[in-house]
Amino acid sequence: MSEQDARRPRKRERQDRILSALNVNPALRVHQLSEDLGVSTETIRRDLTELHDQGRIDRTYGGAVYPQRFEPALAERLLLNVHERQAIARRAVELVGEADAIMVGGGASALHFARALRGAGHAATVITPAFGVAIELSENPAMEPLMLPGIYHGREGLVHGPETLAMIERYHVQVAVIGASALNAEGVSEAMLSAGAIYAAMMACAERTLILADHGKFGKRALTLVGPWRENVTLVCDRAPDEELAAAIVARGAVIDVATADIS
Amino acid sequence: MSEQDARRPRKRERQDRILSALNVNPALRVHQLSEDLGVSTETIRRDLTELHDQGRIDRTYGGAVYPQRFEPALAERLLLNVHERQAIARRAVELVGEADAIMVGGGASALHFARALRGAGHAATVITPAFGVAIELSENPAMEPLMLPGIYHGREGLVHGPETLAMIERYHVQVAVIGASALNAEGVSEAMLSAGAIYAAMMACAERTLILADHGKFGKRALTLVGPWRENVTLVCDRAPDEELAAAIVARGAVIDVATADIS
DNA sequence: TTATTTCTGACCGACTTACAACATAAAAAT
DNA sequence: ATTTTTATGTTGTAAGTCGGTCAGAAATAA
Repeated sequence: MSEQDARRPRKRERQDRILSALNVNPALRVHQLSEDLGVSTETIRRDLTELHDQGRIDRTYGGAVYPQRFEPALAERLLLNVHERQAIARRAVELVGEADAIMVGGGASALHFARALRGAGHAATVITPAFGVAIELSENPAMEPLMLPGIYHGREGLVHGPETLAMIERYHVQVAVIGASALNAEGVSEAMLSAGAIYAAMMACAERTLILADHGKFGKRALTLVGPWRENVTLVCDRAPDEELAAAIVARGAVIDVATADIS
Repeated sequence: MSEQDARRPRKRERQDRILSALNVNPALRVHQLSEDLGVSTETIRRDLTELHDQGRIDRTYGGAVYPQRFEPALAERLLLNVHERQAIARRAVELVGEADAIMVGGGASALHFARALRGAGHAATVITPAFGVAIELSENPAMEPLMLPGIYHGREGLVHGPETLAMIERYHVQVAVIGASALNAEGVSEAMLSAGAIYAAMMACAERTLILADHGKFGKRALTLVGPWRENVTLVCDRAPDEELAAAIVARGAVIDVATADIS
């Protein structure tokens, strides 16, 4: 196919220009393209069909959009329990308060937190291994997003590995904000080994830690233990855990904070 | 407005769900949303109009798309001189050859290079300060994209600052690939101060350096000098510079490599 | 050159969306 | 409880889009 394209310079260039234009305008319409490129709408339509079959664009009713290049696994998780997670994120921003040095982990809950923090206003340096967190926060000029180094893991949208851990140890922050993939009486655990190591390192160099978790995570245990319940750890959740679990958490000095959805 | 939203929980939740859904499907249609959310198409239409006025979505003919969240300045430059830059990028991949430790800078040319390298196939570790480069390369499982640390600069899509420089110095690579914003008889220069420092550090720890530049960069001088022409530096360009400039470059031991557009 | 393949433009009917006006329903304010 | 404001649904019309078919144009192959 690529050899065919090369032999049909007009068509190839037109399709290249369509793709390029999508880098500027995320959404284009057939009619507008037809005018800009000086060909009929039918030709544009056929171009879009081809590009769509090649997976290079996504179609909309009247045009085309740039395709989803972004951490699809994470994106899917982002729409689970949106309401609960937003409420948790808002509450976590309140709990962070005036802290101006924060570490934020990866995952869907942390990304929701970053979005809430972006709107919060007060200046802060935020250290994170997650691209999405850094991108969100960079849109607020008051925020200074400090990316950690490491091997980039496309599916999760974060960096990991020994470089990441080594860098974390060099810092000291007031708060670490971490999304849990599971938690039980023992403590918080994480499914991805290298991410678990990162979160453990974060907890070790933060004065206090906020664990973000919706009630779906209660009573579960994942691959690697991030850290046990202890003082200066606050579980921010959308619903109180059952009494047994709550007792175990509080007994070790941690605090449980239930976010209510309908404030503000 | 936010206080109004809070008092109208149905509306607010619906609009939140629209935004969330856009994180998964980059494009949504009015009709589909109306079914999923159980309201009329007109209500969806009005929601979309509001969200659009708030700048939180972009509209298409039959629906909405996630707004451009991505380095708009960079995205615009990406569509300048596409053909030339792709040719340069392809040639640069050839010149990199079997190197398995590479540093890649930021900017549009470097991103084109990353796209070309992604398809090249052979395994390599790629050290970069640019999110876009890491994302592209992470789609090829053979590649190991190592992100540098630093403050994330949203407009340019890269990290910078002292952490970045300190990390670069710890490495030694076979090739550094850098997109120039200007070059003259003196050497390569860069408009963004902190990026210039990063590129200089990269050159210092690489056995050889490829400078990617289309002919629009010739004979210009930008804010900060990245490095002078010297041995083990290759200028990869789409067109040979004029004789005076070419002579100055070669006299200092650098090599000029002109990429031809119409191979493959 | 001629034959063949591919691309492009024009037209049409069927379908989808947009927009405005009005009526109803729900919530907030008094 | 009432009034007022805001939100939502319905309808009808105008406008836009889709997909097919066909014929002419352009590029490729022979």
